[in-house]
Amino acid sequence: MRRTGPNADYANVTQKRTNPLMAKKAIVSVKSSVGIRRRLRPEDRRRQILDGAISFFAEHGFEGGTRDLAKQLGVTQSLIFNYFPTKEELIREVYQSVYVGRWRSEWTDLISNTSVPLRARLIEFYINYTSVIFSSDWLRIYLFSGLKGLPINSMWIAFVEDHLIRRICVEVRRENNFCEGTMSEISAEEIETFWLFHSGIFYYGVRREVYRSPVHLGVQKFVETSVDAMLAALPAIMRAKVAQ
Amino acid sequence: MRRTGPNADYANVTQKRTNPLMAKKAIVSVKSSVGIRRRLRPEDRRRQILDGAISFFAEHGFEGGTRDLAKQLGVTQSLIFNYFPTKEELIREVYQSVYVGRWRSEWTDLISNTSVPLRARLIEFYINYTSVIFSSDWLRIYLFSGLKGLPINSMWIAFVEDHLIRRICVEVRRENNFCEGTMSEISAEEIETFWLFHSGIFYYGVRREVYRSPVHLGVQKFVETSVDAMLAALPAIMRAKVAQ
DNA sequence: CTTGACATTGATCGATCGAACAATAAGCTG
DNA sequence: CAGCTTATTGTTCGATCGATCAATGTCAAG
Repeated sequence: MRRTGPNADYANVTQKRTNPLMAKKAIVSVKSSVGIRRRLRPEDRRRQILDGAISFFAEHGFEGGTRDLAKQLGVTQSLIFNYFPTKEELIREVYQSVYVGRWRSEWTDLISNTSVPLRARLIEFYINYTSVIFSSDWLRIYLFSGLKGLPINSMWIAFVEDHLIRRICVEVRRENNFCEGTMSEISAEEIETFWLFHSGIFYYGVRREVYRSPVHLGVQKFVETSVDAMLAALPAIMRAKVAQ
Repeated sequence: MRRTGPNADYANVTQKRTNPLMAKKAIVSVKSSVGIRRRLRPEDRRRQILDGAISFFAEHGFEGGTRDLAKQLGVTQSLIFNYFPTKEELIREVYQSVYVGRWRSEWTDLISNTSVPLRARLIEFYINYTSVIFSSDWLRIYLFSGLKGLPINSMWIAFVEDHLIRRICVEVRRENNFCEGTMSEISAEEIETFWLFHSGIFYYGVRREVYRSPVHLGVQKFVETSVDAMLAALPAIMRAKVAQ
């Protein structure tokens, strides 16, 4: 029964070893084939467990057992509880690491950089943005946490609305020489129309990474087409709102 | 310790009753306050459990315990296994009931009904469509099942693409006197652009029903605005595709 | 090398899970 | 009312969950 994963022998040995010499030998052989196995520096071990937890919970959901997580990590289950007091606390750190840890603050500056044409700005932003969130880990943890009803998701939505949606609406207004109001004066129609596009881009990632459904365009082409569609639709909505 | 839910006393009594007369009385009193409690017709009981399971699993996810489900139903846990051989089978029937059970076959006819202007057709369709899927139950079960990786979700997406997206793309082509190809000849750009809108509408429901985030327009106004945005964007994408 | 600090393990706890089954009692029939 | 069918219950099982802790073994300092 050979295993390819690192330290897999560890997690699978449940019976008491009768021959300590053999056991030692087995451990050493695994150790030599994988590298450092035991007694990592606490900060390294903690990081390793956290990283492993992100991909594990992304795949199995937060109901996944700590024993299976430990098996995937190649350590014992009890070790996890040496670095995280409870499973709940480990999950909380997974959220922190995924949400706030992957947001790039330069994104908002990029959107308002008027020295670049709006279309190019939006394409560049969405190429960067999707390169972060279009991963199975990010999307699945986002969806799982949303279903758990944690406040972190509605906070994320409020954050996206304030730092992206309203900001881009202002830029579109400027581009079309529309009355350049402040962010707070943007109409509900504009915001919801931009949400329409932003959600559409998000869901392309869900179709591809979560549902593993075939998509019909690569990311680059898709983002370009989506930005073109948005830049064609938003002025029409703005004009209709004024005319009414 | 008074309880308001139907038959709640049942599920909470775990200790052996020492006085059968008192127990009888308690049951009777609950019975009279709620109505029929025991010995329903098998088909009725089965339907009751299935309906309860839909809302229960939608709220707690499919990892929710059968004991809690039984408590919500006001019956014992073992009764559930008299009507469904395993929990897995119950979940399978929940999918059936939610997905295929709520699709209206007349929707596809409605889309192709050329006697009504396209804008009005699309608005009417999406008002109907969203009145079904914009419920917490439907959306949450859809998201939960998608995260479980069941083939039913990618099947749903393929179904939507064939019965809605391609069909509407043909109608948009016809409306704009564009070369009226068959459904299979529609370009990748068109399909993904329409997915963009369709996903945006879907996600409005997710924001409202799942994340319970505030939305800025009511459904009617939102659907009208979204259809207008789509009808403004799609021809532009079609023209750009041809010009290139 | 020896030794001490501590990272890691193995065993175990109580609670809870899906599931099985004999005992109970509701409601129809005569 | 008595008798029969069977819907429903109460109890229990083995597996698995998060969590605890004394025992073990590693690695660096002296």
